Amino acid sequence: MSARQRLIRTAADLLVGSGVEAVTLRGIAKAAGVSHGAPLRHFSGRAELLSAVATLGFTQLLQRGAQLPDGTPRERVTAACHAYVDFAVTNPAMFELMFRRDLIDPEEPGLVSASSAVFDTFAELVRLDRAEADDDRLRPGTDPRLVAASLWGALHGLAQLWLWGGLAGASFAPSPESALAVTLDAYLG
Amino acid sequence: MSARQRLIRTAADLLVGSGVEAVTLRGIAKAAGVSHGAPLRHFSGRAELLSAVATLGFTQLLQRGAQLPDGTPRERVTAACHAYVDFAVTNPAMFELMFRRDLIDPEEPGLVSASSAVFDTFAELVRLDRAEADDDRLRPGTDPRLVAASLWGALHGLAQLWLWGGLAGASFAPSPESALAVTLDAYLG
DNA sequence: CTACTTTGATAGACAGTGTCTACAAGATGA
DNA sequence: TCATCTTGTAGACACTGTCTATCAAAGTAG
Repeated sequence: MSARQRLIRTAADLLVGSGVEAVTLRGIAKAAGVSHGAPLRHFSGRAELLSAVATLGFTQLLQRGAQLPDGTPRERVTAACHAYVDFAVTNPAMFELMFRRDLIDPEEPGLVSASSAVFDTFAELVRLDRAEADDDRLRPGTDPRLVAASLWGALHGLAQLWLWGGLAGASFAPSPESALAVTLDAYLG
Repeated sequence: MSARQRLIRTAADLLVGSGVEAVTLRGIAKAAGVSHGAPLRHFSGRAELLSAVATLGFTQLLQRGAQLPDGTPRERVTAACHAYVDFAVTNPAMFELMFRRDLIDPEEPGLVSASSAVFDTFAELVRLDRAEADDDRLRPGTDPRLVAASLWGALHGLAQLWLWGGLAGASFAPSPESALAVTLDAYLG
C-alpha cells in the first residue's frame, strides 16, 4: 500500500475513532508513525488529505446503495432513504466531514465525482419509481432529478438536524426513524 | 451598551462580513479595539461568545417568522418555509454558525431556548394547517410536531445542500426555489 | 562503478489560534 | 483612606498548518 493510501486510511480511522476535531495533520502523522511534515510530501495540504477521506466516505455510501435488496422501484427508493439516514447516524464523524466545506476542497475532482455518483444513483432510483408509479403525488412531469434533489435534501436535513440534537423541541424528541417515516410518507405516499 | 453586547455585535458583524472562518477570538477583539484577552473577561471562552452570536441568529430567524403576512394557515406555512430557506441563502455565514456544533455550546440555555422557540413557532403553524386542511396527504393522526420536524429537516437539508454546492449533479444544478417548490408540493400538495 | 537526479522523510521555524496567569488602573463601598 | 471588585492588558503556553533546509536512500544514465 502506498504511503498516500496509508495516510488516508490512518486519517479515516482517526476520524471514526476520535471525531472530526482529532483529524489534524500532525495527529494523523503521529498516528501513522511519521514526522509531522511527512504528509505534505503526499498532499498539498490538509484540505487535500481530508478531501481524500471524504471521497472514501462517499464511496462507502455508494457501496451501501449498490447493496440494496432487490424489489420494486418503490421498495428500493425507500431502502435507499433509510440507508442514507442510517449511514449518517452510524458514521456521524464521517458524515460531518463529508459536508464540511471548510475542511475539504469542494472542487477536488475525485470528491466531486464520488458525490455526483451518489446523487446520480439516487436520482436514477427516483426516476425508475416515478416512471412506474401511477399515483403521482407530485405535480406530473416534474423532473425526476429535481425530485431526487428535494428528497435528498429532506433526508440530509433530517440526519443533520438529528445529529445536531435539534429534531427536538424541549419536550419533544422524535427518533430519526419516526421523522423519516413522515418524510417518506410525504414524498411517496 | 455593555461590553458584552458590544462584543457580540462586533462578532456578528465580522461573521456576516468575513465568514465563519474570520470569527476568531483575537480577530473579534481587534475589531472591537480591545486587547486579545479582553473577551475572556466577559465570556468563558470562544464557544460561549459564538453561542451568543448564534442565539442572535435564531432570534433574527424568529423575527422573520413573526413578520409573516396574514393569510390561511396553508399560506402561512408556505411563507414560513420560503422564509427559512431565504434566511439561509441570504445569511450563509450566520446559518452555518447556528448549526456548527464544534463552534458553539449546544447546551447553552439561551441558545436552546431560542432554537426551541423557532421550532415551536413553526410547529404551531403546521398544527394550524393540519387542523384545517381536509386533504390529508399524510397519514391521519400524525403528530403535528413530528410533521414539523420532518418538514423542518427537509427545508434545512435543502438549504444546507445548496450552500454546500451539492444540489447539483455534474450536469444538473437546480435553484433552491425550484427544489423547495417540489418539497412543498410533497408535504402540502 | 560512479555521478546525478528523484523521491521520501525529518527537524526546525513561523505566524496564527484559544486559553491561562500575573499585573495594573479605575471604580465602588465601608 | 483603605480594601475589594471589575475591566483591561501583556506575556506566555501548547497547539495548529505550512514553509524551508537538510538528508538519506533509491534508482538511473553514462
